[in-house]
Parts: sequence; structure tokens; C-alpha cells
Amino acid sequence: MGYLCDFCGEQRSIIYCRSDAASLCLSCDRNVHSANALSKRHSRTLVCERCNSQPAFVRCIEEKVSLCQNCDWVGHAGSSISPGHKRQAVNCYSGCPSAAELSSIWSFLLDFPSVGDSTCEQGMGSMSITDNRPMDCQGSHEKNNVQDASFLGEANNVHNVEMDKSTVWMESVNHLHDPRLQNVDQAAGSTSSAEPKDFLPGAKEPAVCEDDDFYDVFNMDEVDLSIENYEELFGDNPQLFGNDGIDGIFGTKDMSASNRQGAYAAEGSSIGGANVMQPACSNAASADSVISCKTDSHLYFARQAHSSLSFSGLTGESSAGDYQDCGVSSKPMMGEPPWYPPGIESSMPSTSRNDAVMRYKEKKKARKFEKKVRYASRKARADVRRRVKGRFVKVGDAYDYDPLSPSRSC
DNA sequence: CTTTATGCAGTAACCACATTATGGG
DNA sequence: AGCCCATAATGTGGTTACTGCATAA
Repeated sequence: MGYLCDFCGEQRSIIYCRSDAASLCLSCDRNVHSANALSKRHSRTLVCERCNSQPAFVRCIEEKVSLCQNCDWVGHAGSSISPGHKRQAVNCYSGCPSAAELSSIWSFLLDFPSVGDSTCEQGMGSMSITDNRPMDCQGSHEKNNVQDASFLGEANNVHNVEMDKSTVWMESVNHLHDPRLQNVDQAAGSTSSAEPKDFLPGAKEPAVCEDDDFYDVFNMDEVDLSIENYEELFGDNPQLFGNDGIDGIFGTKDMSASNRQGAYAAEGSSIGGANVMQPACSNAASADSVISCKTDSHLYFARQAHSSLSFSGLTGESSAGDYQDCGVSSKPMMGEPPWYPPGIESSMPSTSRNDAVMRYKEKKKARKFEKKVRYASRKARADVRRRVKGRFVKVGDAYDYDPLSPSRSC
């Protein structure tokens, strides 16, 4: 069975666009994603060469194949045959890099027979959606000329790549806390550890901070952050939330439900560039992603965290498309992630998970939104006031409820 | 498949009145 | 500026009624 480009149906698909949920050949990828500013921001990565349906997560250097998480797990973690294979993280990119640029980023891209294919490149030349600019995104380039190419640390030959700095950016997954990735070779081993530090507060990192998707992450307007006992949800693996764990996000564990939102937003500015938050694009993305799910989403996120998988870009009112954009469809929110490695699922102690679900449900049920009493004196007054069907009654009138005594006057 | 009934969860409204805020002298 | 007084506005908790949604019949 051939895995052809979803767009032209002719070339072999190489790139997977999460936003479009489509597998594209290089030509169509550039064609489609140079259409407008929004499409340019679509986060793409290689398509899994095994299942050809999921975005690639790592590349097995030994087998020279790009694999999604599921296939990677099946082929490596879940297999006794090739567990020691060296793997390399496959990053996401956005913008409209050429095939040559991509091959500079992913040297292994040359393994693909269609890369560099003349007809493919010619097809790019005959793009019908192009504007007059030889290399798109010039406008934004000028506007965002402060952007730095340092994020291209994953590239083997960063300095040789003269790509549009404003439109192409790689997303590091180096800070993944996925133990299964411990064996992943961090592409020339280079900038992995230092890379996140480039995004510290103050150090403007436009490719990250100016990305609307990233801001969406901090769109707290409608986010319910009423995690009553988040350490119960997330505490099993505090490392997932950076060095400071969950406290690194919320600042204090004693933060009330109402305060969390504000504090979160307040910290968001620093978090955005600090050690906690990183924009991520995929299911292979940073576990430092944002906690901004509502109700049941908490559980799902918790599951993601527990399984060392994560996603970002979820806002309280995220749509299905948003989830898709993160490499996770909305469907799993109602149940099991379809791409969830069966091995993990089966190996995960079902009892512990059930316990976690039970605990979550209990907490959710018992959760009460703390009401902040502004005037304790009024509360004290109300606490002793007699009522009729819950309503206050005049002093001396008949009442059916007396907080001071269960007796009734009538 | 559509309609109706039922259950559940969430929320606004209600009450009296002490407390608080505001403005004028 | 500081004080006093009158008036208006606020907020407090338990209960009910209402609404919207999901599910079953």
C-alpha cells in the first residue's frame, strides 16, 4: 500500500501536519503552508514511516525510519529485538523551509527518495498560491527581525542554514521527561541542555513568545483551575513540571481556586520564558506544558503526565481542532487515546489507574469552590440567623431553621 | 430516528439586617 | 483636617426554583 500525499496524491507523503491532520509531500507541504500567515504557523513534523498515520516522534538511526510514539514503543520499548537502537528526536517546524533546508535540519531526510526529486521541487516552482516574494514571510521577517535562529540548535549545521528565521522554528523536545527517550540521541548531541535556557525571561524569544498558539496556552479567561488537590493528580511525577514541580507553576500550594487563575496568569509571563513552560507542538512535546484543562481534562492531562506523554496548547475552551493541533484528537478526551501504545496501557497497573480515576472522581465530587468571605462579622451574623426555607426571617418571626439549635419554632 | 420523561448539576434568587461606604454639615 | 450623623449599599448562608444537558424509554 502506498502512502501518498493527501494533497496531490502523487508524491510520497513525508511531512505530517497536525493542524491539517494531513500527510503531505514536501512540495505540497510548502505549497499548502505558504498560503497564508496562519498556515505558516502550522506545526509539522515527519510522518511515521511505519504506520504512516501519526506524526513522527523519533528517528531510529539504526533502522533509518521515523517513528511515532506508538510505533517507537512497539518497535523498541516493547520489543526485545531492538530496544537499544539509537534514536534521534524528531522536532517540529513551522514556516516554509525548502527541501534543502529541511535536509539540513534533518540530515536523514536525504534517505527519502523523493527529497530533492526534481519534479517535486519543480512543483514548488509552479505553486499557484505563492505571492511575489521569493521566500515568503518577508513581511513578518522584517517585523520580527529580532528573532533568533538559535532555536535551530537541533540542526546539524545550523550556521549553514540560511533559512527564514522568522518563519521556521524548531521545537525542542529535549526537556522531555520521557524515560523511554533516554536512549534518544539528541541530534549531534549539541545544544540540548542549553537550549531551553535561551528562552529565559528577558531574553526575547519571538519564535516562542510571539506565537499566538503559545499565547493561547496562557489564555486563562475561561480556564477552570480549580484543581483541589493537584498534587494528587500530578504529584506522582513532579518532575514533569520542571524543577519546582507544580509549585513552579502555581507558586504556592495554598493558592485558592480563585487566586490560582490570577496568579497563574501573573506567573505566565515569567513562566513563558522560564524553566517551566515551553511551547510544544506534539504528543512528543514538552511535559512542561500547560495545565489548562477543564474538569475531565484534568484527568486526561494527568494521564498524559503519568504516561510521560504530554501536549500543550490546551486552553480551557480548547476545541477539537486545538487538540488536533497538539497531535491529540479530541476523541481521547472522552476515553483512551487511540494512539496510546498498547504496551504501555497493558503494562500500566490498571489498579493504580483505576485508583487514580477513583480519587479524581471523589475529589471532583467533593470539590467545593472556596468562597472568600470578605466580612467575617457578616458571616458570623448570618451563621446564627434564623431562617424559613433558607431565607432570613425577622427577629421574632416563626422560623424552621435555627443554626444554633435544630429546634423549630413551629 | 424522533419525541418525551427523568435525573443530575449548576446557578440565580430570595430573605433580614448588621456592617460598611459615602456624602453633607 | 477631623468628627458626627444620615442614608444607601453591601454581603452573609440555606433553601428553592429554574435552566441546560445527558440519558433512557
